[in-house]
Amino acid sequence: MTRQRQLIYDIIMAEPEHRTAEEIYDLARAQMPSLARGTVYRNLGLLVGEGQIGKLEMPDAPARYDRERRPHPHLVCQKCGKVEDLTMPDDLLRPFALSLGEDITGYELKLYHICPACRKRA
Amino acid sequence: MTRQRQLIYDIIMAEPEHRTAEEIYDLARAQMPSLARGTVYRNLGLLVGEGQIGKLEMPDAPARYDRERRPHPHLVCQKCGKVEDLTMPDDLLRPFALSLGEDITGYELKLYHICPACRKRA
DNA sequence: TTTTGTGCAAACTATTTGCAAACCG
DNA sequence: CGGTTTGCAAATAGTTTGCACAAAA
Repeated sequence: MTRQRQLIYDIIMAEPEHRTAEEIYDLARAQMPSLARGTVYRNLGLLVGEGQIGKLEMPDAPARYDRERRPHPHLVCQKCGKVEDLTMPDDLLRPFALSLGEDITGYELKLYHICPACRKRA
Repeated sequence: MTRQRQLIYDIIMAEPEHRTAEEIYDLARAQMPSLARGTVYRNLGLLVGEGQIGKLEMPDAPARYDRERRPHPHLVCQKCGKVEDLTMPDDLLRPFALSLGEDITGYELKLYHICPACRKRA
């Protein structure tokens, strides 16, 4: 675990925000100006691979990273892209998944809305 | 509605497959070799904008297009990317969405699995 | 004929990769 | 030391865009 990987990890863990790679890069460079963008992507990939953080692909926008690794749904603002974690009633999906008779290896649920901040602005 | 847009639309409507832009481009070129890749993207964007077709962003893979425009969940193979439409028990998500007290404008639900073909191969 | 869409190529965005030098154990 | 990781720059994948010309309304 290098200095740069620790820094990237700490930034993600520090807040519930779901940051993009670019945002993490900017935040990290405030503390380590020599940090390269490629290093951020490499370490994000590694952390995701190890299951230490989650990755959230966003439609028509850069991916975001999530400190909460347990699978859970997200509430996404369609205007600004801001993401909130949701807690899913534990077995809402289970009956549905089971009814498929398939081995479901994972799921991804996004609910879209316009966040209060964006609604006010309009 | 130009010849090229009609062709692209027909290809999507012809089968339940969820094709990528590139696949649609190849299929279309078989009938209209002069067709440009940019034209495919432009028209897919237009059709999506008009709500005539659906767009499905895929993790770490090109987007796929869906002839079924009503919102519905998808079953996605993690190996080959093949997508199937699912019919959602109509109000599985509704109570969940309502419990948020938010105006949910849409949702996206993907269930992941390894499709039979890929499982056999392994 | 006025608008709209096309083909082509170049541009762009997000991300990945090759490589020599720097770092960690 | 000896494998791992970095910084940098160039490469890539998917998609978008500017522009001169062609097709549609």
